[in-house]
Amino acid sequence: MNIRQLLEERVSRALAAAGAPAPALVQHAARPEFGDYQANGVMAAAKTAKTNPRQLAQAVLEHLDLSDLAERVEIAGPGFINIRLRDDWLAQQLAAAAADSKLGVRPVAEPQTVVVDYSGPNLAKEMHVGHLRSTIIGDAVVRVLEFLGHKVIRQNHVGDWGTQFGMLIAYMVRQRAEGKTDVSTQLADLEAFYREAKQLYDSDQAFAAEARDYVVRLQSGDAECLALWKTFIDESMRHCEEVYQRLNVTLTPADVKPESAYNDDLPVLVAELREKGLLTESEGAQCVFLPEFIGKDDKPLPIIVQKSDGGYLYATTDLAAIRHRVGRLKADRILYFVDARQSLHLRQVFAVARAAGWAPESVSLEHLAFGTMMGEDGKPFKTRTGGTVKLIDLLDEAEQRALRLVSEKNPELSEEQRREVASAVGIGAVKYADLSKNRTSDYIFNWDHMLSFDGNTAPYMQYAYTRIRSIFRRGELDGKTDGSIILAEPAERALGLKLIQFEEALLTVATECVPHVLCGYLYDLAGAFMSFYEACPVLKAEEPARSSRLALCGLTAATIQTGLDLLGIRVVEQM
RNA sequence: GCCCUGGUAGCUCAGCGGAUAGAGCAACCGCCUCCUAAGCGGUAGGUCGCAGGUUCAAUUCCUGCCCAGGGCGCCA
Repeated sequence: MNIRQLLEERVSRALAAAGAPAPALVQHAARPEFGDYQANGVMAAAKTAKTNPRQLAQAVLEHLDLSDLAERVEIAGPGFINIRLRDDWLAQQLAAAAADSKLGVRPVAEPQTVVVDYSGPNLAKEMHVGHLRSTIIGDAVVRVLEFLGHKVIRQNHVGDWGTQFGMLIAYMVRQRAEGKTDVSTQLADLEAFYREAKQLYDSDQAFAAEARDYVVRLQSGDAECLALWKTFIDESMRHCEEVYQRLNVTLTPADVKPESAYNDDLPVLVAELREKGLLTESEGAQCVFLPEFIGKDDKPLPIIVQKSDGGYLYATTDLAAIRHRVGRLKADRILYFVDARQSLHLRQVFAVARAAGWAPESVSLEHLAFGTMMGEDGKPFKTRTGGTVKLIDLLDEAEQRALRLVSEKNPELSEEQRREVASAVGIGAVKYADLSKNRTSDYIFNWDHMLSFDGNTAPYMQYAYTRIRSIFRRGELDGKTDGSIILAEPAERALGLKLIQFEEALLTVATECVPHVLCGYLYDLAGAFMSFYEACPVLKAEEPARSSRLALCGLTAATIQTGLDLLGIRVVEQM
């Protein structure tokens, strides 16, 4: 049920009937005394129609019959229309939601095929905190889109190709020459492996030459070299899988579409650009010049698709990916959860894809950018030793802190239960810290903020859930309720209204790719429940309030669980 | 130089054309013989970077400026 949309349609129709067709601009009421929803469109419509806004509002009311669902519709201030819903109507909607496996959320009328490009780690290194946002935010949006009935195709565009792999293979060969043949052991700490290889590359001329030789052999398809490369990639992918599982992210090996998968497309793609007359040679490189991109000194800015030495670049691969996603995967919409620093690059890639006809205007190309991870000093983030914080270390730390906390708060729980809580709470806190922010600007890495368990954090919602489960456990009830819902107390009504607004929040998340809106919704919902919990006894209440409250509890638990699941955050029965 | 972002309470952040700008943390005051106090209720805290403009209405849109971060030809 989407009340906002329903009211938007009804009020808009009334505006048209009153002779001033305009959007109703229905939104949640700014203050409780204004009701539940307010329509702001009358003032603007009156302006256009050159009439008095309050008079127009009056005319709108004459064409607006909301008596089936609203108990009060009134004009306020300069021309607002305030709407208060009927308690019995709300209760009906809640009962319907409680009986529905999707909690009353209807599938979208026009499902789309949405390709979502997210996570995309570079396999030359280990996943670090900088990969967190893309992975988590992308995954949350993916889950919401699927929940609403869209067809989602995940694309993990991992970096598995490029010059650095020559260096890594060369180093692997050296290690083997020294008798270290167990790949898993060698690559247990990928970050260290990369660092050592790089150090050798920078200091040892002979090694650097070997590395360059391996790049050439790799690109020419040398079988032995490819086998070594594959060994490395497989091991590195295993590291990623481990992180994905720990993070409770839905990406699987089947979603991996690495850069190297497009290798054969690259010459074809360049040839197509040439045929379409888009290619220009500049200083030996194959470039596309588009009028909207101007560089320094007003000179046209090239998008280089092939280097003067014949090599291809990541722009070329990204173009091949668009071509594949539109042509083969039939995408209606392609979402990129990629660092803001790549904003110009993606704008260029999108523009070339449009110009070449690979992405028609009907396909939406969206860069959902986010900022760079910074240190406390506001400079790009590094640990004391100058390295990056590995994602796996962050998750370990989170679980350790959560374990300490749960052991202190609830020592009665078994060791196994406490570990389970620590995992759900620790990982949930890390994810929520990122998901709850809409920042496109840079953000500062801070252990304490990221691992905070107080206030507007995942544990708050998880705790609300356990309180509800505890009620059902105490009452020896299975969580299923059938009683009708009665909204008598203000806290019951506030909770009920919030519950019925789940679909509104999900639609915003899906259209704008903003999981923080779902976080905000769940926080409000959990807050409404906490107030209800304090104000309204459940098990000790007289019938029919008892059954009604149990039903509200049941729907709240289901909504929190579903909402958190859409964010990739788990719930626990006790904490 | 040009182009992106961002600047809201001491700190971290919501709100982005509408009625008295909201949370969390930190501070202060209350609330556990009562379904888990990882909680609830309350107090205090703001020239929404600055200056113009558009509008019935601007934190929200436009212009200029200041500050911070990022990007701008063969790395990804």
